[in-house]
Amino acid sequence: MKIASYNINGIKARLPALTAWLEEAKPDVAILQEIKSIDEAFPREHFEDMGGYSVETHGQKSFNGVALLSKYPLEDVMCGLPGDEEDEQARYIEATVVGDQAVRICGLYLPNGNPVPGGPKYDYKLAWMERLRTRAKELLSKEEIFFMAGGDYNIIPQAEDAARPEDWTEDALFRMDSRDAFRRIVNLGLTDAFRARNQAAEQYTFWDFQRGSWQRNDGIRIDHFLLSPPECADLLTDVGIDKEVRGREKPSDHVPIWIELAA
DNA sequence: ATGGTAGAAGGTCTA
Repeated sequence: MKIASYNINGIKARLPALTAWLEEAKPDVAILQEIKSIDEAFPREHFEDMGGYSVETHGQKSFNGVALLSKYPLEDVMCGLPGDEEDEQARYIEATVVGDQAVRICGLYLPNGNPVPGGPKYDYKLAWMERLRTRAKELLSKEEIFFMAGGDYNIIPQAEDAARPEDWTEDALFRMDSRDAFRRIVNLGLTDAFRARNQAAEQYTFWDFQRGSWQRNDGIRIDHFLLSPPECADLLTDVGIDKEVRGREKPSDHVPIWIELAA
């Protein structure tokens, strides 16, 4: 089962690029972030027709929004991250797909958190990460379920995950409180799928639209897959970053990442 | 220190 994640930064603007990539990469499941669309405006029929995908969205006007595309039926869909009834931002969607075995797919768009310090957005980011940790713990307690949490984490886990780490030390994506919160999630026993199988330098998933970041390869690795232990991690057979997508016509600032599971 | 770009909007807000 090939599972991909792609922050598309707007479904309307990205429809041609997203379609072209889906047709060549052929993921069984695609987790999308920043669809920037309400559910009613998402072109679900387009994906049903072009790829035989089932489509579930958790959208919002103008900002955020996540979606799941799957060649398998999407079962037991859950929209929204538990733990805060007041939270109206559309950043989380979960569903089960059954291939050779069942996998719980968690698609997430973790808050950016800037500006820091002292901003309410940063407090929201840290609180959201604690809610994610709680949810992951809950899924881990259901021992019969393998789960995979993928998406735009807005976290640079280590210095080697940035071309210029010194530029990010005070940023919400890299400051120590953020990385500690990410590590608390990983330390539940989850596996960073990409680093488990690829130790190469300069493996990035995001290049800012500004300052010629792509041309200078001034990137960061902030899109991740975390796999539950040991079952889901043991199923991992391959990983990748579709970097070349960033150099195409009308690209997103993120590129797709993917994993292969023997499931 | 500032502003640079992009998207959903059709004014700013978010990143």
